[in-house]
Amino acid sequence: MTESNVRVRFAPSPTGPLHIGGVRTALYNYLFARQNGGKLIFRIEDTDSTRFVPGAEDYIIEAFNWLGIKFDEGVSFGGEYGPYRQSERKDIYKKYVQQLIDADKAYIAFDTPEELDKKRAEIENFQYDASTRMQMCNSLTLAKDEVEKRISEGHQYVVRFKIEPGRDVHVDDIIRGDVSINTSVLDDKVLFKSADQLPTYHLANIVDDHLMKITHVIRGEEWLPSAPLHVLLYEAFGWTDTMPRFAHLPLLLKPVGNGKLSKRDGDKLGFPVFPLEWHDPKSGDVSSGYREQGYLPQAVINFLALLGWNPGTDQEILSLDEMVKLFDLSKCSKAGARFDYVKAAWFNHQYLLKQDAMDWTPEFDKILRANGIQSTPEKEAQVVEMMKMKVIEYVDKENNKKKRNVSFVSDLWPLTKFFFVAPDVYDTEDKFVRKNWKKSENEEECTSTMMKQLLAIIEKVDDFSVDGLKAVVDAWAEESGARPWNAWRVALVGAGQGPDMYELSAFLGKEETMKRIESAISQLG
RNA sequence: GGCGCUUUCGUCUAGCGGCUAGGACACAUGCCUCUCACGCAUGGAACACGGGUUCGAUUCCCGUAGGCGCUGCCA
Repeated sequence: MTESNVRVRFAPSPTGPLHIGGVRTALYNYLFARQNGGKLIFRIEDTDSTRFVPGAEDYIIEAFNWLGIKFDEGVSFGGEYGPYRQSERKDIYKKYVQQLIDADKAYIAFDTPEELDKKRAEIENFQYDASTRMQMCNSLTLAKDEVEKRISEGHQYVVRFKIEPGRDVHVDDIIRGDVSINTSVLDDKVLFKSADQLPTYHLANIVDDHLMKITHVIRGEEWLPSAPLHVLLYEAFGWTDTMPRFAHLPLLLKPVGNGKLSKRDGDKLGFPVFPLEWHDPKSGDVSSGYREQGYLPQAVINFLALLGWNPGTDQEILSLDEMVKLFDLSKCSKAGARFDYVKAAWFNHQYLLKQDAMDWTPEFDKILRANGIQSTPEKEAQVVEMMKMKVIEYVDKENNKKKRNVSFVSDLWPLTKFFFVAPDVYDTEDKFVRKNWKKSENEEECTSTMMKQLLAIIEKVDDFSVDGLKAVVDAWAEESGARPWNAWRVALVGAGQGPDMYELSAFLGKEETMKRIESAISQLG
């Protein structure tokens, strides 16, 4: 790929963990940069000192590291256009704000937040704009020396953008086409805040994108309404010839109900909305993460990529390299996409199928330990290891061609626990148990009668191997017409799942097999 | 309320004037089978509504309705 001048950025605010919607925005930026041989820049927009959350920045970096999204420049990655943290660029913004004031494109306003609140309460739909600014307390209405006096006396002030009304501003959006808005509905946006002496998003964003030579701004749809304002700012600075192109991505919506995806939805429906687990430093709350839930990063990426974009073919499983080749901003959908976490699990299943089940053993070890399965003096490591191999063999029959219904490695435990532990109780509510373990007035028809016979036969088997068992039991079944397998399964597994009964019995051994059958007879009658 | 964006199966979407409106998830059924799962096969399921433009609209335009977003000295 040849070098190009394409430069895009992902610029989160360190106000908490990275939202999954932000991950998708970053992904699209990444795909676009890679495809065009350009650069992806990581900028931290920490201009709201009141919402700063310690640890958020590191979290975001770690999340992208896990996901495999690599940045070329930015906070912690270096580069020639730094600093990439906005709180470290205060002097730069001050200079550019002054430039706007000098050019009469912006003005100083002394109205306090309290005064503005009062105004908004008094007047319905009050807006600080061309229609009201001459009634307010600012450098447009005050004498020049009065303004200087107030500043020298330390009065707090903001800088507002002076928007001239009655003009249609056009934004040529790559995804949405021409979007236009009349400047009369815009207000004189605050560009520089008095409280923390920092610029607002709008100003910092335009100045940084310009200085960092950003060519394409790919961001969420929530920014579309302020895009015309940004165009106006580029004009005010005289930077229209290098203004980046815009692409506003559709938002991620709640799986059910109305509104955009929020942290609450994840809590309620049981799926993560953050890439990594997050421990809130203030509240102490823990939010689950895709990584900790057992998702593979490629699965998360693949799922997210297709939420709002698709290659125009039926292909759904795409590697990052394939996505880079096929990605196309103009093929992004325009409407918001509901977040279908069921399909996210399916993607994980697909990626799990691609893996060698042996790769799961570290994760599986953790699960086993959590369930009390570990090597002890009585149960040697070898034995545990053998059991694990049996599970892998069972789950991964025929080398990746047939895998059990495993969406997450953690699914292995409920799917295979019978290899390790006997059913603690037999669930008579279970459909399979009810169907295959019959009770009757007539003792002949009772399942327990048949199982007692099976028990007697098993006890006499000397060669307790699959073949040895099969020979004896098949012969008995043939002769008596008994069909013991399902009830046998009830006894050993406690449910309608698991491998062939001869295989399972041989694996468990004569003693354990008999113990479980006896236990079933006594419990189920 | 104002402004902007948006609207194809339950969900994600293909479609860029003429198609039996395609795929995937989910769901259902069947095959396989000592069970479950995998796999395979099959099935149900959509162009929000009303006007135009056109020989012809899912596709283009305008309304209406619904959805989403913005409307902070937040980003």
